[in-house]
Amino acid sequence: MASAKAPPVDRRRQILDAAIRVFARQGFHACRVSDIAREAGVAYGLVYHYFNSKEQVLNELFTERWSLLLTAIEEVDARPIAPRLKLDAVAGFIIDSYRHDPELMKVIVVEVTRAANSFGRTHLPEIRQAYDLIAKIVSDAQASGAFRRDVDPTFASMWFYGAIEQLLSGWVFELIPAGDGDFDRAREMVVETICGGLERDGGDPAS
Amino acid sequence: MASAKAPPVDRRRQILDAAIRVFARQGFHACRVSDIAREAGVAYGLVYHYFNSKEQVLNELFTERWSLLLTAIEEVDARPIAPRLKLDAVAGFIIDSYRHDPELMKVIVVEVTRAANSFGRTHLPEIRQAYDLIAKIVSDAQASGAFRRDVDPTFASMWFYGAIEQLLSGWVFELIPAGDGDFDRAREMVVETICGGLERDGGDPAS
Amino acid sequence: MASAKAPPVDRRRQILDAAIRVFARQGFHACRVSDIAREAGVAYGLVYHYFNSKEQVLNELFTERWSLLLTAIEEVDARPIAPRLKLDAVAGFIIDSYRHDPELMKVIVVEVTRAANSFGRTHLPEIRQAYDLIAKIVSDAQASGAFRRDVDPTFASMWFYGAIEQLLSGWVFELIPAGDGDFDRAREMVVETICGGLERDGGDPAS
Amino acid sequence: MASAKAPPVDRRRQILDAAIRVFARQGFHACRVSDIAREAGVAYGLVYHYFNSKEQVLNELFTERWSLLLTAIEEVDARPIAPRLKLDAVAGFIIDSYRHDPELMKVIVVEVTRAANSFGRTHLPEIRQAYDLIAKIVSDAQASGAFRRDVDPTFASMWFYGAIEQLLSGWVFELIPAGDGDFDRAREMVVETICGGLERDGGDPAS
DNA sequence: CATGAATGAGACTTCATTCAT
DNA sequence: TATGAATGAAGTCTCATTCAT
Repeated sequence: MASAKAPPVDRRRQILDAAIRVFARQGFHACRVSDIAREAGVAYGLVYHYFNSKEQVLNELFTERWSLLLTAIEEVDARPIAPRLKLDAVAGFIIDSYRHDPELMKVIVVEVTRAANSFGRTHLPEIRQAYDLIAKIVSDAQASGAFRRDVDPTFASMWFYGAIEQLLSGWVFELIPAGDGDFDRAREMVVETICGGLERDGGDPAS
Repeated sequence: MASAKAPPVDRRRQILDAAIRVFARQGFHACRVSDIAREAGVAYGLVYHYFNSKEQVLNELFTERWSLLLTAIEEVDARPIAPRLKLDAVAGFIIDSYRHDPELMKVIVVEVTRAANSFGRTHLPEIRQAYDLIAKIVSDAQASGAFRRDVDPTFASMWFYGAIEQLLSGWVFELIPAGDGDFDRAREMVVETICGGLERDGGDPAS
Repeated sequence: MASAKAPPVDRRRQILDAAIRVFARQGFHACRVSDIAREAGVAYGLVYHYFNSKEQVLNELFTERWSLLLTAIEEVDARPIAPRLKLDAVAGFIIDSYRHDPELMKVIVVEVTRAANSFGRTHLPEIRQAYDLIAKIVSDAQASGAFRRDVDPTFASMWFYGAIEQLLSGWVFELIPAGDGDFDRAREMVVETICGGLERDGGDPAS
Repeated sequence: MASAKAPPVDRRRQILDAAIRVFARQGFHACRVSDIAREAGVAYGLVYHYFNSKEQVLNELFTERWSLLLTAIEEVDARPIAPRLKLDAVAGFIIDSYRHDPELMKVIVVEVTRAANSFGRTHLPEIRQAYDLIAKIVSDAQASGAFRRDVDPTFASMWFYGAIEQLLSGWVFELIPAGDGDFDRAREMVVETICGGLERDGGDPAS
């Protein structure tokens, strides 16, 4: 008889997923490792079997997701499309990330990218990479004449990213609606807002 | 009898100012009450004579500063000037706040407005007020025909504020230059970026 | 009415004394900080108010006592007496230390001087000093002709000290009697044993 | 069918030998069972297949070696030789044990015979046996007139053993040289030192 | 025999807060 | 006001031991 061995449970994944929920709910500092273990339904010590510290769990979550973002931006930039569409795709990726996994994105934004005194400092290089990739899109657009040249690409990238992150913040804080259509509408509006000003002339925003 | 009393030191102020430095340097969570006391040059227990908790010290700092911001925005909005100039004044106030007291602003941004899991939650009403005031500027501008109507004022206010806050973040993280001229240039650029797109048509951005 | 303020209790001393008892009873590794606190009748955290770690408590105890030993040996060596009498005085000091405070000496011997993998390593320099001082007594005695020259002073100092420490071990392990007269008798015998062989010739041991 | 079975590895021995190295290097308390397993190149749980606990591994090592010592002393005592030569043989056995397997002897001395609060207590009976056997040699020598009678044999045995153990300590702590000739020289000197005093009269130590 | 994932009690240490003076 | 010793709850991390495969 072929023993129907159940597919081995990926405990590590189980713990990471539980950590997302717990970090999102209580915040990194306010939660205890035991909360993660309980949420994951595993023994306390198992968290330390797979991770060196509570901190490393967060690092793992961040890196895992952030590298997807970096890859996505690079991939978008490689497409032969208009700069505005590139920014639209980037905004879309971030917003979709939030739409599909709001808890993870909340954790990343709240505990890492905006935490200048803790993990933000730690992951600064990776965070900066994202800004740089966006700045490159802007910079190339300026070179091609699509975007005005009197705005520094580095600054522009921060505003673009900052505007989107503030959007996520708004959803996290429940300051703005998060209905079905709101995500796409928000994406369109933020790109329109930023690009309307970044593009060489007003063009026809209504197009 | 005239006692040669030294001018009374404002211990409370002394502690608040020390807390700004310590919070900025180490972060709220990573610092101990004893750090604040040492930085202020006062005894451990005195912090508890003036404040109920470490948390209250931060609350005090936030409220103190944030009410200035709210007042400033209201005052700006009352001026009979173009919407773009209003936003420029608001951006100017925030950026000047950072320029004059970067440590305090760092604390407020990092520990409160961007901390969705701790103090951000606590001060949400006051934070929201700022967004609302900015949204009102946008909304009025749409009504007067100065700004386009296809962008939601609430969303727009978040992008505007988010872009500025990301600017502060950039300074905090030392991602963008913080030289003498950089503050004014940044203000001009961010307003231009946002408004160029928010204004009804492209107009003449170079004007 | 003159307030009869009770003499302030030296909490630090209180904790150190309690640690001696607890370390002696359970051993350094087997005891918990809470055991020390309970034994001292103070709150858990107070131990950490006065010491940085459990380890530091032991270090303190060792150093406090060992420096007395070093001073004593130096003082003895300075006396204008026969080498054998010097060794007798050194043995006497160590044995008296045990007689007066067996628990502390047990801790020092068991947890430090004989613990090659932990505190012994840490305090090696101080421990070595004692050996060196004893070796100097032997060496001087060889130079003066009182002791035979075919035994290395460094080795001899280790045997002398080792013999005494084994004596303490015997008492700690309750392998040898620890009655009133036993301490002095042991001192006499150990010195006689070592010196009978160290002295140039047999002389008259009974003298 | 002759299976080409590789010579069966003695896993148990493999683990014991690994434990010697690990205990010697890190100390019993500071090492983990996993350290032993890794050093032995076996799986974690296998240690528990062969031993009930980490403690039992040490017990095994001690008993294995200590019984050799006891046998050796008994065998030496049975020889029809002078008392001094018996002690010389005993010292030689211990020192040779160290010379041939310094790590094992370090473990035994540091973790057992000198550890009054843990394994020393446990193995006291066996340890005592060694002292008793040595004491018997002394005692017999006193009866035969070879050794002076004014030193208690029990005490004398402790000094003799203590001196030798301190010698091992000196090597472990690297306080005394451990070159090729040092072992034999040390043996000669320690016996000379002790016996010169233990023998009835000064005799001719140079003989 | 052999593996190493899983368990969970327990230890150290931190630090906000209280309180007697 | 001002001090800083005293308190003790809480949290992270370790690691011996078990057990299913």
